[in-house]
Amino acid sequence: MDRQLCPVVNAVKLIGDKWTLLILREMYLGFRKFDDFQKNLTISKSVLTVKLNRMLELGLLEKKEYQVEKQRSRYEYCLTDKGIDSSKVIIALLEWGNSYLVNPKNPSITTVEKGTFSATRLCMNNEQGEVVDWKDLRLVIQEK
Amino acid sequence: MDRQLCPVVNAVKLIGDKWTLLILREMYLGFRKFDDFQKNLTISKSVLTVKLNRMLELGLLEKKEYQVEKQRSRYEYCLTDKGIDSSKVIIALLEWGNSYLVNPKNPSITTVEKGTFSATRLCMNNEQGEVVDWKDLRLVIQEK
DNA sequence: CGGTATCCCGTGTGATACTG
DNA sequence: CAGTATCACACGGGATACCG
Repeated sequence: MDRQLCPVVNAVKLIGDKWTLLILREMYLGFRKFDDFQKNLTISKSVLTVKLNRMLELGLLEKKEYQVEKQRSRYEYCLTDKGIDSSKVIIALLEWGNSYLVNPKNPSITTVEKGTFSATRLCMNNEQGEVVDWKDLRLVIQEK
Repeated sequence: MDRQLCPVVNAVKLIGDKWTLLILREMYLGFRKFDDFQKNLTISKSVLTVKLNRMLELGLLEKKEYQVEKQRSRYEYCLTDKGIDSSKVIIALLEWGNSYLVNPKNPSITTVEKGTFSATRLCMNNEQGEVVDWKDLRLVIQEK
């Protein structure tokens, strides 16, 4: 078996780079337009184009036309379910970073539940819905 | 605010590269020696050295001496708490990959609870311990 | 506004050879 | 076995200029 072929590596190849993650983060924050991304992230336009097109190809995003009254039509980028589900990766990085990379210059980012603004955190749950400690996990590989 | 300074980006800079993630995965699987990593991952020795030293510096790993009877002493790499906690990142990538990047040639990897072998999955829990849907999450940035 | 095209440079990585 | 040293190369990404 080639141990480099695994879902972890494939996933990180697709969404594990700095710019893709930052664009996803901006989208969770509600931004949708090319210009927003460019201004917020100070990414060069050429790279942003490449990243967005790649994310469209991967099915993380969809491009939708919209029109503000009396203006020309524009496009916005919307998250697909595949894109929304990738939030678990961003949140895992976020929680680990918050725990171990505390830097007073960093903005602090937290996750909350939509309606209640109740703080949330990542957990591993077993089949009974009980929380499992990270130290009590095991990875299991099924060869094919 | 520089939006590129955030825990997500800092985290991905430290543990978001292919080799660091693969080494961490090998360690969760129980491997601890230089030679194991090199053979399992077919990584070049020079790169493996660089990666391991970097992970030692970051405090993800510790090097421990051990001795098998009548052999010379050796070193093995052990995960620290910081390293163990990074499993949430690997698991998030794993789950997302398992959901969206199905490839019959890939080995399938799952996570189970140590004692019971009960399957586990990542969830967001709120303060009441209830599971929150990924679509109902919001990121909140506190500027500083 | 939302891109595309071109150039240049730094970094990550593999291959190879050498060491205690 | 567990590295270190050197080289060569591909690729990501920034800067810049141009376009509909």
